Amino acid sequence: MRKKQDNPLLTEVELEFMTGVWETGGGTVREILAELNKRQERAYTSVATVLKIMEQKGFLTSERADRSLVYRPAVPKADYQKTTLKNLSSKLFNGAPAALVARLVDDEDVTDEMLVEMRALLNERLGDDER
Amino acid sequence: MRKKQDNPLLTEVELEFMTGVWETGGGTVREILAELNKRQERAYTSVATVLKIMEQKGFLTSERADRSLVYRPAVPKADYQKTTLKNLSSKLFNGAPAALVARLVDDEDVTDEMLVEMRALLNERLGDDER
DNA sequence: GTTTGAAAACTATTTTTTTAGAAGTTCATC
DNA sequence: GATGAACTTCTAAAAAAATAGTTTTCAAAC
Repeated sequence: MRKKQDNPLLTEVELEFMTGVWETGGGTVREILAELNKRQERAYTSVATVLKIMEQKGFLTSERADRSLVYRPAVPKADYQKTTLKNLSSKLFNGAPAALVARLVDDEDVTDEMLVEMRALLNERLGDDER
Repeated sequence: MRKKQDNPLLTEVELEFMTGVWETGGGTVREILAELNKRQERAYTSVATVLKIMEQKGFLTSERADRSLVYRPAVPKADYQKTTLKNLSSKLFNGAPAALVARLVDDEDVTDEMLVEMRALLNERLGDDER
């Protein structure tokens, strides 16, 4: 009987942290702190606490180097993006990803260029043969 | 100087409530309670409290009918979907909605049929002329 | 071998979200 | 005008998330 990993989502703050870690590839608490404080001031221990929690949740791994812990992403950004889209799709779009695209399409802030780009992506996977 | 509505997002539970309200079009606390309890048991006053909060946040309107309050959506589902996608896009996709579609495209659970549907939506807005 | 400094681990506080009991209101009915 | 059922409003407590102070650890510097 497989346990299925019960994909938890990141909280607001955790996501901000994770974004920093994905961007930089990770580092020591102090390094990550420095990165995060560009956006918002936070105490060293706050960051350390959250990172530890994220490790427990399985989003990060840590490894000792010298006296410090070095944290690295345990989950690729692409995977988490997928998880999030699945969740959003099921919670707000009746489980229909196409409905989600429909909403993007009628957002006036989304430019034609972006739409063309999206179409290219779709065609790529579908194969252009049926045009 | 425009105040800009500071579009707040719904919390987990609020979204569940809102989903019920969108589906049914709204109703009295007791009616909404009945709808929600199909999924999870909750006390009458819990539901009443959350609905009140959601009204304060501007997601619902209320109106007295007989002795009861009748709650109705103040925000169309489509609008909220858009808000959420914008948020997600900025927080997790570097503000590029196309990146979001890219992720949908390489999700093996998304069928070709769905992709074709998405493409149709794009073409519709873009106009098929350039094929 | 004692002091010192940087870090982790532990513990605690504050804030936000979720849940719900208790008190007050309204209105039909006796 | 008292009673009671069906509400809303008020108040608060429990749970979760976010922040940070205090203590401990450990190596290096004196």
